[in-house]
Amino acid sequence: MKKQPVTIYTVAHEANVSMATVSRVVNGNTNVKPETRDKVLEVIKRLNYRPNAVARGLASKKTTTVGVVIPQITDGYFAELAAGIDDVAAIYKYDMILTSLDTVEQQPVQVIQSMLAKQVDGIIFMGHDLSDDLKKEFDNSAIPVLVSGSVVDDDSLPSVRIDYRQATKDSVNFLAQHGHQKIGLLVGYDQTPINAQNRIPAYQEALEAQGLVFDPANVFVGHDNYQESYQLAQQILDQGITALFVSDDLMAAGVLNALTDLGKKVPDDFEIIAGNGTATAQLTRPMLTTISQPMYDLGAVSMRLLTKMMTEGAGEDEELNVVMNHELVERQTTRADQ
Amino acid sequence: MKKQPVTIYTVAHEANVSMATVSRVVNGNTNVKPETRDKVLEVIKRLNYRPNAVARGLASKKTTTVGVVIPQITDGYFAELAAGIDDVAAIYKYDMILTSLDTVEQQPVQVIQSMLAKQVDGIIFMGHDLSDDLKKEFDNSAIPVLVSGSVVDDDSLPSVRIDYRQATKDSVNFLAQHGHQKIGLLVGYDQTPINAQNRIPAYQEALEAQGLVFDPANVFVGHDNYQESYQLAQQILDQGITALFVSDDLMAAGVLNALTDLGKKVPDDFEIIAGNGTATAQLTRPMLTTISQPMYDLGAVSMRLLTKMMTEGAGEDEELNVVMNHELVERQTTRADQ
DNA sequence: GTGAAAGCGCTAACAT
DNA sequence: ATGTTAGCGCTTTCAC
Repeated sequence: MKKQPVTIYTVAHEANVSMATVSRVVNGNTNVKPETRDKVLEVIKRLNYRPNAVARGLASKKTTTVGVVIPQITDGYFAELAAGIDDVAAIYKYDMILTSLDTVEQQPVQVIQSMLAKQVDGIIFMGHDLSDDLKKEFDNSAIPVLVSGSVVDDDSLPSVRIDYRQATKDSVNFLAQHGHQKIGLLVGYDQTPINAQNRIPAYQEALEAQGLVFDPANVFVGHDNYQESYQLAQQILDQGITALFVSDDLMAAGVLNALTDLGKKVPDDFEIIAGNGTATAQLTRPMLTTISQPMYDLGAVSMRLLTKMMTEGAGEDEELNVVMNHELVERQTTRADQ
Repeated sequence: MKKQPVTIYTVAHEANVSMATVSRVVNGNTNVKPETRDKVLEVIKRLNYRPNAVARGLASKKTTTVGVVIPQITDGYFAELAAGIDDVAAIYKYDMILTSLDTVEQQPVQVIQSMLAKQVDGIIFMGHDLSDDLKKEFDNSAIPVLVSGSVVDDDSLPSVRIDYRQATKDSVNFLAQHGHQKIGLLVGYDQTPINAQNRIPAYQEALEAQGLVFDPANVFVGHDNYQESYQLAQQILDQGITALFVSDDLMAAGVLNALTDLGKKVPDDFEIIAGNGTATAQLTRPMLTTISQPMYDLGAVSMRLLTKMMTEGAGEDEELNVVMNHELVERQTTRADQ
């Protein structure tokens, strides 16, 4: 079925109206006589006309497409966020160009430049690190950008997230209450703002508030990797640590399984709290006690906010930082009694 | 920093050449005198010119964007496929519009129509079901479409996948070898082609080849859902089943954990083989024995093949069905000895 | 309420 | 090797 494309002109011609009128009915403009509208609609249906979004984008300077940057598409935490974004995007008729940061071939800057070249109407950045190059790209672009599910260095960018400092403190306090003297911290990377400026300082503060000593040697880095975290378990044990807060569920599963394989009893010998509350937390045995984040909602709210910024051109300078609630969900890697 | 956009015309003017020449250097056309090229390049850099991909798309009728349809973005199996797709797409400078099928708001047909409206150059469909409406959309479109990580009803669409029938037989045979009389099957949905026409018939054939009886009551449906599969465990037990092949790792984890919670010993009392081999398989205790699929590669090959179809306009009628190898990886939900 | 016409920023013949 | 000139399919004033 070879088809020479049916354009707005074809429809206009067939319906004996002008392109402008067709455009009006397609875009729901009210200034069209009902009879005319019906006639046009009929022709559109008969010819199976579909507006070309590219042409529309060029003419209107809006693409109804948003760029979504994700650290890793297979990461359960960000996948949940993306699900929220995708759902809300669908509601508002936006499509999303999704790109992962961990591709071999592309630098983050290229990823963004490509999105910008495609004239996306906005960008949701899920990522832990914002290089100066990237920041410059964002600044130079006229479109809204927001950070979702993380925090980046400066607060120039609006964000939707939980309070990572408080979540860390809640966890450490909970563990300290159980009498642990050496409480460890396992994060993905220790230089990213979410950790360097939030979780690690909060960990230290909480420790000290509890009268415990902060020792940098008790902070471990697992690169958000299951295997690596699994390997780390022995070291953590060697350090004399008996309780651990882990920023990510997958890493937590790694040390939990390693501990079990090493003959340790969790939570009797060792307690663990994981920081995300993804589906993974319920897969392990024992199930992971977690700080549970409203991941889907974080994504949904992000996209909702972005649509607002895109349509109302809001936000240039008004600081938009939505901080959602987290909660500590006790499962089986912490002791029930105090 | 308000900016009136710098276009190809701005550059041409500033460099004292024509738009055509600028276009040539931007597109790497060799027919440009080196000095001219350098001059243009200098201006491009100085003005920070970035080609507008939308305008380019309209003029060239190529968007270097592909549509990727995924059943659920949080599904580990498809996420792995998507990772492969994304990586290869980056290599070939394609962006991907990713849409999940499980959004509340959108019908599959709308998802596709939106992609088509955006003039994607090709579509990778990861999904188990192809309605007639969808098929019609694909047929009417001039772009290549391929199915990845699944099979759909008719074979009109090229696909990249493993041999699901053989994988099922391998699993059933393995289990039968261990002397089980009642081997069950747990799939996501029993009406999708991948199950209705592949796994279920293969299950039956393998059973009968082993002299065992096929009983439809031993085929369970878990909707690719962990909780639902967890609940199903008791029923499966009640059926007198002692070994199970599960199409998806997450569902397998569900029955495995339920069985453990019910006091059953896996693999001593019950054996399980899961069908995907995602990261989840190694998270559970005991770890899941799986049919392992080269998920990343399936995605990568899909995208590679699609680029070929997009550039060479290949594939209209030549049947392209890439079938990759799977293997049975023994972990801990099956017995080591025979 | 409807039409005419001028772009949107670029590519792609076709000239030269 | 470079410039000219049409479009690509649509939106959007501005008239009528």
